[in-house]
Amino acid sequence: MGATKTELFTEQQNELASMAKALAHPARIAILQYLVKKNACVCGDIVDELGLAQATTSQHLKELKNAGIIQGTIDGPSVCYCIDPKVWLKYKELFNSFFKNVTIDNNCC
Amino acid sequence: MGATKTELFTEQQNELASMAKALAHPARIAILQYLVKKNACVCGDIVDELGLAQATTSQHLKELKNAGIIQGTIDGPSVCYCIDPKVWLKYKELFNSFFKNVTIDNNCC
DNA sequence: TTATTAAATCGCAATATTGCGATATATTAA
DNA sequence: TTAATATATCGCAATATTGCGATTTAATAA
Repeated sequence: MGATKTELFTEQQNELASMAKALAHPARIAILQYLVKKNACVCGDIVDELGLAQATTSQHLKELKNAGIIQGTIDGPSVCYCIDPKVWLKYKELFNSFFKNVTIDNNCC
Repeated sequence: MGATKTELFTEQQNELASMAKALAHPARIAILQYLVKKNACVCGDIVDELGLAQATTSQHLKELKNAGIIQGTIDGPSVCYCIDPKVWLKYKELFNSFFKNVTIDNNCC
């Protein structure tokens, strides 16, 4: 007990949930918004930007990398992070189609 | 330590993260998809639908209710759940505007 | 009233997440 | 080589989530 029972759900449901999980922390939202705002690779000032400890920031960056939504490229002594536009688009489309089909005439109890 | 440092982030970032958290479990995705598919209030068969224990299902329903995205109305001995279309729309719009501004010509390192 | 049914809550155990200091790793500069 | 800089990883503590059996709560049925 304690671990999610992924075998009960469809692959699509698990994928959407895991994408949501990647976004489920304000630090990760902030990192993504920062990268989008810069619209370029960002080398090395994300720690200062966030206000969390370096180790914690690195942890969040790792989660975003695992989710595929950002890429980290080694550039000399530092690492450059940027949005992966292809994965970003996939997120966008999956969330979009998830939220699409609700009509407002939902006559509730 | 261990708790999210919400005070470091904007209200908008915390809100989006908390919305993502509500979606960050396949059981909750499954519940929402089920309610959307039925396009009506669903009284009492969500536990059978999911495959999780009654207590666990109730817990997930509670989280979705706390997030505001579903409503539960008492109907005799059972409870009827349905999407709150207004909150659903809000989710849709916030995620939409979050994912909007990424151009593909993101020339990465 | 008593039994039945449906859902919520309690209490617990297992696991996951968040955060950080300390340390390790890797690259550049001197 | 040695020092400096940037990032990753380790190890730990605190907190949160997931899941479930057992119990409680609330409404209907008999």
